[in-house]
Amino acid sequence: MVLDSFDKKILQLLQRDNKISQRELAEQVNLSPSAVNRRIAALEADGYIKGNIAIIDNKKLGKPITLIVEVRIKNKHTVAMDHHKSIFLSTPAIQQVYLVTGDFDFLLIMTVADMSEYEQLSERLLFNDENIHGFKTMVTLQNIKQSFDINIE
Amino acid sequence: MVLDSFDKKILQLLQRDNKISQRELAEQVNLSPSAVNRRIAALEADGYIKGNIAIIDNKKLGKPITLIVEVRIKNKHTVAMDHHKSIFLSTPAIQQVYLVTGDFDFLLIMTVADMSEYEQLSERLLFNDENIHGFKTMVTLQNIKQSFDINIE
DNA sequence: AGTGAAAGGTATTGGGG
DNA sequence: CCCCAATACCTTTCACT
Repeated sequence: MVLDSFDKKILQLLQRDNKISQRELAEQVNLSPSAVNRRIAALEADGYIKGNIAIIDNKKLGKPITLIVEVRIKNKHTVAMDHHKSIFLSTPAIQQVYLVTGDFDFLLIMTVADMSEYEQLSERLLFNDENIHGFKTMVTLQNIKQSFDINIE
Repeated sequence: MVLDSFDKKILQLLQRDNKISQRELAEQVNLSPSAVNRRIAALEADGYIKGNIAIIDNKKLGKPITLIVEVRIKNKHTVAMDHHKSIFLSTPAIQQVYLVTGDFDFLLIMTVADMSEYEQLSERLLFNDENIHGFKTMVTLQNIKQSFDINIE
């Protein structure tokens, strides 16, 4: 499947607002609603659209603090790394996990209610893990931009 | 406005999948569809729901590389910082911008097609800015988890 | 592949408790 | 603030170009 300019325009609009009706979408891309409907179905079937979500205000939901954690690992063999990944994946406070090259191995972005929640989490996830060589935590003062928008040409 | 357990359950479900119908939502929280409808409208009006978006596959859209950039700023006065923020905000390749405490000032997460795109961007955004003291770039090997899910108790 | 119309399903609104 | 019912709107399908 290769995307034409209609598909790209549709994706561009949906990644900004997926509540837009197919009828309005059709107007904006100059197609009929049924054509838009079929294209969206195809884009979802082929995995171009990975999910449809509501973005919730973390401050209003009692999780005002965003933390960035750089984690260094001792033994980087596959089994060990998979172990760390699955723990990070299953921890609800952790929103994002990146495996990176450079001075550290994992970058975590997490959201907590207060620093005591973070202390408990870091104790359980980081201090008490033999294979974690060290970690550095930074508190964010401001979440200036938070999106997964892709620049679709 | 204070959230009760119905609102929290609704938000919890919508942040996982906002395409779920209000009818199904109503079943899962044990309310009528109209009650769910009114609650969602109120949650949006009060800013608990900040947006509704489709998540697009960055690899399939020709942006397979995610980069993490730590930026250090020389002069951190308000005017200068606002300048940096607005530039980062208006750069489509930059998905996320955090203002942080610690060894550096901004953390950027960006998505590009290839390293030459990054070189062009870093030249324009980082090298050619007198007020940027330095920056460190890390390439992600794997985006293990990417969400904005909040742990709603 | 696209269109347009028909059918089916959801969202939304208003009356009543 | 809830439910139920009616209406309006949207999505989805189908026949045809």
